[in-house]
Amino acid sequence: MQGDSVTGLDSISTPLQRDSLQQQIYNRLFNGLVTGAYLPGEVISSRRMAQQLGVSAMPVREALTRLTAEGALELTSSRTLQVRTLTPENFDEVTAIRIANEGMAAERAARQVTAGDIARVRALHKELSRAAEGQETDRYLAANAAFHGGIYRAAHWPLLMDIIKRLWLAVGPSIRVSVPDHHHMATSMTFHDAALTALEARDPEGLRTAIVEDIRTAAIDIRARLEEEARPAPGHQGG
Amino acid sequence: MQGDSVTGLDSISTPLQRDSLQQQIYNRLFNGLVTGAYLPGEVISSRRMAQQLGVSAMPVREALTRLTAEGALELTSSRTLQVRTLTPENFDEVTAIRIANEGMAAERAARQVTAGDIARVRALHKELSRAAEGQETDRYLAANAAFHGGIYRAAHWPLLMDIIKRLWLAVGPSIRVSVPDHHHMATSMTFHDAALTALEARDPEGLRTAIVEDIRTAAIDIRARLEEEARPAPGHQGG
DNA sequence: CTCGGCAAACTGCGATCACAGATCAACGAT
DNA sequence: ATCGTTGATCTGTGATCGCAGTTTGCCGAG
Repeated sequence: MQGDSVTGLDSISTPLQRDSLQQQIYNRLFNGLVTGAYLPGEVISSRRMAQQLGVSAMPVREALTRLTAEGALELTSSRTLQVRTLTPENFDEVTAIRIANEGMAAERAARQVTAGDIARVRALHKELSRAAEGQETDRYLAANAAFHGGIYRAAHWPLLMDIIKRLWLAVGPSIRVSVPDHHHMATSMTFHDAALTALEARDPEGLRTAIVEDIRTAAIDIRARLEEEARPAPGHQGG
Repeated sequence: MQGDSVTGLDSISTPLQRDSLQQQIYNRLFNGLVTGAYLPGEVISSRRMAQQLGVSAMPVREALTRLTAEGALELTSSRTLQVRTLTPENFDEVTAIRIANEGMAAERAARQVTAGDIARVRALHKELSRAAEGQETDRYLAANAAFHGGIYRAAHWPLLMDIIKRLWLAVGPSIRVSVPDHHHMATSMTFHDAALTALEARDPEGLRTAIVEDIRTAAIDIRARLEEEARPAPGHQGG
């Protein structure tokens, strides 16, 4: 993956240009998946999406193939593509890997961060604060991803950044299901404040701790919601 | 990625069946890249490969697109695809990420390992020992990947396994360049022996240490070779 | 009304064709 | 003999078509 703007909200409706079509479509889907625009179990049709975007099926399916290979989507027995649903066990795995890798990225970011990086992260933190205050869920999720991404970007390790994106791809849809309430946002902002402070102070251990605890505490809520979802029926559906 | 046999040497010349063509071709290329069948800078032509495999260009290019997105291949300015060349800095990054993730996998493997896993790893260790004794480079590289993969597989964490494969994809070609000599194989086998012992004893810290030290010491040689390669000329070329 | 069965409409996947851009080899001018 | 230029042939990328398998919905029989 090489998409520049992690949830930079270019997914609103830019007319598609620059990169290869396949890459642009991948980026759109990526942003949508990370910010929770697609829900677990949601069916994705390549032809429909192609028609909707005004392109042929070719670049769309290449993007979908990549996402399927990355585990974000899965192929059902009926040959239809859908957003992958995480089991609580899957979620535990992703969380553990996130803690290791995002913790590593945070620690290195505190050591490698430039003045420009700090300014950028500060702006992202402001946006995140406002979204939390207004309790705007969609805006919050996008800002949250951008804030975390802004920090990891300061580590200047592109491969690690890619791996972290891969992890977000896995948990994104599930996060949206357990819609962050006011309480969740408030406690999370505590860690975000601590993270910004640690980054400004170039404190590796402090930043790592803030990030890790943010992931860990958020995971508790999400995991609980995942278990609720898994209990009633394997295939849920509203009618 | 979902290829079952990590360097199970199905790349010899099986007639291509079962999975989708795209997936099979991806697996072949993956195995080739990890075991060093392709060298850094080597040009890959999708049409040529398609003709060579007796399929159309379509599935080949989807596999190549995925590998490009994963950073194993790169697109040059002349629109040609080649195996990515790692700079020493790139290599340091991959090594650090490998230590974190493979260390984590090793630790968990020691806790989750079953009797069947141990038997499997023991067989892989035997194969690796023989390759090292005979100083058969190709066989050694394949067996080395299989041995490590066998251990991580015992962790029973598929996502982590995928991430580790992604990391191997990055370093595979570079490893082949710094051809393992007798000394390298000998020292590495020390850690491999320790790893097998720790796995059998279900010793998490011992296994983690053995794996991490194996990666670390091997990285020293490779990194030195990478710097030699990088010194003479930015773009090397044989006559 | 309920139920069985067939056809139309979906699905992913592969093959083929078309196009813009870049390399390279052969040719002509000096 | 050497240099500049042009056309054939590569490259990746997108569009279009076709195939096999699955779901779905209409339509008639009971």
